[in-house]
Amino acid sequence: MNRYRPERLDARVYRDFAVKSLSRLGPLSEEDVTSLFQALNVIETWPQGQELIGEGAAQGQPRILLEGWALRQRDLAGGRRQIFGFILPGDVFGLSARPDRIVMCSIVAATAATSCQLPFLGRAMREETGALHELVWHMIAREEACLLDQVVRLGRQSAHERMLHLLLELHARLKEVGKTDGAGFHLPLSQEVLSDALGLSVVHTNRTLQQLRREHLIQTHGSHLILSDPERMAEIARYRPSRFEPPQPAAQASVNVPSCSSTDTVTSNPSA
Amino acid sequence: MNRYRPERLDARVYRDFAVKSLSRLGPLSEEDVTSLFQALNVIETWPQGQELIGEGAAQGQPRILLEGWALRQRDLAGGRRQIFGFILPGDVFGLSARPDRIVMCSIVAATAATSCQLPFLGRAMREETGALHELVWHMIAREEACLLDQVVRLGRQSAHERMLHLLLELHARLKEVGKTDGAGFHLPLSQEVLSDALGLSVVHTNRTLQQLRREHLIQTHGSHLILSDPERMAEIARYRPSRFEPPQPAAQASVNVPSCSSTDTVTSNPSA
DNA sequence: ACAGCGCATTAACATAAGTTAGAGATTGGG
DNA sequence: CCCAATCTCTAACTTATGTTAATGCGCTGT
Repeated sequence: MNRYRPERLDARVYRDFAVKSLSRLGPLSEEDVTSLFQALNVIETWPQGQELIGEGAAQGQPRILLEGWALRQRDLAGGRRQIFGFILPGDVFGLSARPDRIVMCSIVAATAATSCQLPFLGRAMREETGALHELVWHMIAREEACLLDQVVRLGRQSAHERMLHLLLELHARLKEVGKTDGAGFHLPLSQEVLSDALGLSVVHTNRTLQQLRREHLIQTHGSHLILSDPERMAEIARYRPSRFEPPQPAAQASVNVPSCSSTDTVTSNPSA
Repeated sequence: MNRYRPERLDARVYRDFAVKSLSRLGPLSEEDVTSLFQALNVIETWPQGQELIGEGAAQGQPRILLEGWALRQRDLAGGRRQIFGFILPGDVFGLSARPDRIVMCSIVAATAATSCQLPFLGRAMREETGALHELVWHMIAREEACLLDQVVRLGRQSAHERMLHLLLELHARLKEVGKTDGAGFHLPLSQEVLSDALGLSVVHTNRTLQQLRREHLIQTHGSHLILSDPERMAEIARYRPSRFEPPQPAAQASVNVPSCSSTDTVTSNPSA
């Protein structure tokens, strides 16, 4: 696969991208944008393979990825590793809910990458402005949504389904930040990386990709990938278009009412 | 397995338990305890199998589990399901980081269960008192830690290792809230539930348990389980005693320094 | 005591996925 | 431009795990 070579863009373009990708989920005020621009002048670049944040390290500044891809991962005994998820341009990373601020998995550059720091000081984040705060929360929620999907893939799907499901997720997420080309996108990952994300051996990942090509579900040209039949893919992999885009009106789902007592007594319920 | 039959305890005992389990990770002030006690008079009971919170439902009040076990899970097509994790007595559940407050997996009572509501109104939580706020955060971080471990189990461990790893996790977590009996504990889960958590078939879960018994790693008497050789188990499953207990001093790990520029220029880094 | 049910257990068999090994491709550096 | 490194791809074989189906055990309610 091709190295992903970041173009030499003007810092202003990066800041515009940061604002645009943060505001895709909700409106930012003039003030928010100003405050963002103030912080966004520290731009960091990372070579492929570099560890941006080490597992067990105390969290520094939260960041937003501007260019390239990164991995949330953990190295395991015996040279193995598990990839938890992918950080794509526009994604926020480096936040930890722990009181000691220690991050629970390392962040590694899957390609050469560019990031910049966000104007939040770790946990002090919660004292920040409303809109920005909300958006960062939203990003965190997405990350958790992806992690849940990852568990489903690994726990209850075949190699075939896992691959399709992941490719659909990546396409949907890239599309949001304008990094797709119709049904195609640049997938800068080696089969080894895919394997470590999908819990498969490299050989089987290769077999799986071959089969998907034979079935005319995908095409690859170098590291450019095209989803030839997204509908069928989604059906096979039971892919539910991420419960985020487009901002749906809050689903009016049922809430179960337990038996309660507000008088310090315990009551029982009829069986479900 | 036996139904877990909650004893008829006085509500005061429940409140004490709630305070005790919330304070296990950090001190609570007199005020905090008072504020907790005010909220803790609404006690809910749920029969086994009942859905406490449905996936896609808007989040209500966050809760703390007082008795019994619950599951974070998702139902899939074809009668399958994936269990994301277990909610044990003393655990907090029902929080959502999403702006629409929709929860991303359903919470189901694995046994008859008792819970009560916490004195936080969803996201308004962040305006709450310091100590309580911190503790709830801590709980959320643990949940994420467990989810990451779950991904590693499913992605990179054999059935054998997965089972050991999960049993060790459950023992460690139960121990924290005084629900263990030395190396033993009450495991109120059918093999089907274990299967859906570990991503295995019921038959293979059974085979795996048989083998662990034959290897003298565990003993079972009904639904009581004893870890006969926790050290060997931990070695085999590569179990890292959860990065939470006991509250370690923040690890002084290395933080990578990227190449930066604060002058609106982009710089590059030497290769890693 | 008995019937019925859910759950644990086994066996026999099918198959998806892992392992090892090696031969082509690409890519990037000197 | 060529060499070295890294990927991709195949093949042959092993193994872990899934599937189906049947038996048995231990509750629970009548």
